Amino acid sequence: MSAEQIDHEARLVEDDHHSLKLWLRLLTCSSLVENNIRESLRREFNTTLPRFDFMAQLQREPDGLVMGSLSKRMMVSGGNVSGIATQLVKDGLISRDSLKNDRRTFVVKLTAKGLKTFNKMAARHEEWVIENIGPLGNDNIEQLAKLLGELKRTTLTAQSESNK
Amino acid sequence: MSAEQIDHEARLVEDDHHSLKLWLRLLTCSSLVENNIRESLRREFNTTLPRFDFMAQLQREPDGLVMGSLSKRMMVSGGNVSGIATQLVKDGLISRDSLKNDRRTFVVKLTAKGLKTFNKMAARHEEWVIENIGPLGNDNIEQLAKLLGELKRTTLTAQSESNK
DNA sequence: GCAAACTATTTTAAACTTAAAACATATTTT
DNA sequence: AAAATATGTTTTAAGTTTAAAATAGTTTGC
Repeated sequence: MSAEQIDHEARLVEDDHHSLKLWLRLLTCSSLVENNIRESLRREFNTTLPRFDFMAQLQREPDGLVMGSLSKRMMVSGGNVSGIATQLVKDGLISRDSLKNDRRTFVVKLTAKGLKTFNKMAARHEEWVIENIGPLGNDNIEQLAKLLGELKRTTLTAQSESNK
Repeated sequence: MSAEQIDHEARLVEDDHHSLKLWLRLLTCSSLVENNIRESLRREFNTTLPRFDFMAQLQREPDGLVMGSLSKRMMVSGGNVSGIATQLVKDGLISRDSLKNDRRTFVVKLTAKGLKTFNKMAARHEEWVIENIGPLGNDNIEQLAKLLGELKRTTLTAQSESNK
């Protein structure tokens, strides 16, 4: 049992399709990096990836975002975003205010404390990512980013076709 | 001397940025496909991706696997695997027996019913994957698989370095 | 032999996630 | 203007996931 494979690709058999192989490898790579980052966030900042993600979205939008946009950007359910928001408000890291014109919608925004906290985490986060991905080399990174850009585009297209 | 110094530093920062960008794109792509597959599994077979994953690992190993191996292969916690196993046993899709020589360890194995069920799901699964990834084109798929193979290798190396 | 250390797994408690229902507010229709 | 419909968000209930503690069994060092 010594040379045992330890990831999603382990299930491959010889006649598997190239698409399937790519999908399993994609899943392996993102799981590897994601598990690393998740563990580091917990260890150093006692927080979680979803919470970090949430704050990262807001950091790019100084005017804040409405809950629906956040849900779409993070590709998770509205209820999920709602729950994370409640925690972050309790910790004083974000504000959540209803709009004047439409009292159904809420805008969430980083507080000063939230921004300060996020900046500290983001600096470490980038270091972790570079540890994981940097060794691949710049040429490979550029090429991978380009190809994944294509994949994203075609997947989104396929998705909207099937929802017609 | 100053110009050269600044150049190197600027280059470094730029490279770092690329790592981060690639990571976010990787996460986007796998989330897109993963959400599609997850939703399809629920809709057509009323099951989940982890349960499918679990059975997929067993399908390749007619002699079964011990819980620890499964946890490593699926890159999830042991407790998680344990919970999934309990469900699958209840549904009669796998067996779970303790070993003669070491009564701590359990071997899980697909039952006949489990294998039959899995084969049906796997066929559809491959169709969904091809819908999502196939449109990228064979050349791109090959190239992506190769680059992700590199990424996997370097990430695993970085990981084992940091665990020394 | 036997206690200490180790290993494999399960259980537990807390956090996360989702779909669906509920709620609150806006907009459109009649 | 009332009713119907649509929209944005939260709540709920059920299931998933994790780290850590607990349990059970095995191996090691004296």
